[in-house]
Amino acid sequence: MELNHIHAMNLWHRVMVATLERDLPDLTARQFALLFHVYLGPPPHTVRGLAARLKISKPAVTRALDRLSALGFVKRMRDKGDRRSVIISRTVAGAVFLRDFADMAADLAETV
Amino acid sequence: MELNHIHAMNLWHRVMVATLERDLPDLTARQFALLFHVYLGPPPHTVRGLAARLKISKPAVTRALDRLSALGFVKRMRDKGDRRSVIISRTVAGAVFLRDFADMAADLAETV
DNA sequence: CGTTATCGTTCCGGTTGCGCAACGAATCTT
DNA sequence: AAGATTCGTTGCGCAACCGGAACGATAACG
Repeated sequence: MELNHIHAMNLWHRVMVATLERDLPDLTARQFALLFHVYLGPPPHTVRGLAARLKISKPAVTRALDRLSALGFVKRMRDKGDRRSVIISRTVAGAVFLRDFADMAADLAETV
Repeated sequence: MELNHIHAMNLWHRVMVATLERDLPDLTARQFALLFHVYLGPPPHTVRGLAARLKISKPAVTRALDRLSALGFVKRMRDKGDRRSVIISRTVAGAVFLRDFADMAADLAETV
């Protein structure tokens, strides 16, 4: 996978503009990173784990999850083994959103 | 330039996480799109032009410019021809920031 | 000229996010 | 069993952002 910095800038530009134009749910950098990490990082995902991995506070994770689960992109489940922990898992809506987003990026990459 | 949706997801994931980890100035999607557009879109850039192009309100553009110019990434200048208009132009700091960001993305693309 | 239109900004009320500290619940330690 | 620890959440005060409307300044029009 090759991508020089010129191409990277052009790609990011196009995707950002397209995101606004289609007014997709405007997520924070944190919410975005969290969403991607839940779908692409190694499970299981817990609040403390995500906070540590992404270097953000636990309350920030909780609130990002509030937003993402309100959008239906993510789901909370109590850990059976340790009922203090919460396992964050994927949803169909979240998978569809990420898929669409990635397809958009891939399409825009071709037009560079 | 090729990029399938799997690669696109992985790339976005990595860049988002890296952005948080290095705690770069956390810009809104709008601020980001605006910054890219000023540097990569065809000048001249005016508030109304950016608002129309990015489908956001004029006050939103004004405030995004406040933030970006506070960071030194962008500069406002009165249009000599029509003194009602404001021309948004680039700065060295903004070019450096974008360059670094693009380099980061390019580096992360190689590790996919 | 005076009137009308356009430009970017500011005001307004409301929403959302933040970090820190404290919290109840669950688990671990001894 | 009792105290200490760890889990995620919530309360608090604060800062940033939002859209719509109104504003002063400038330009275009009749």
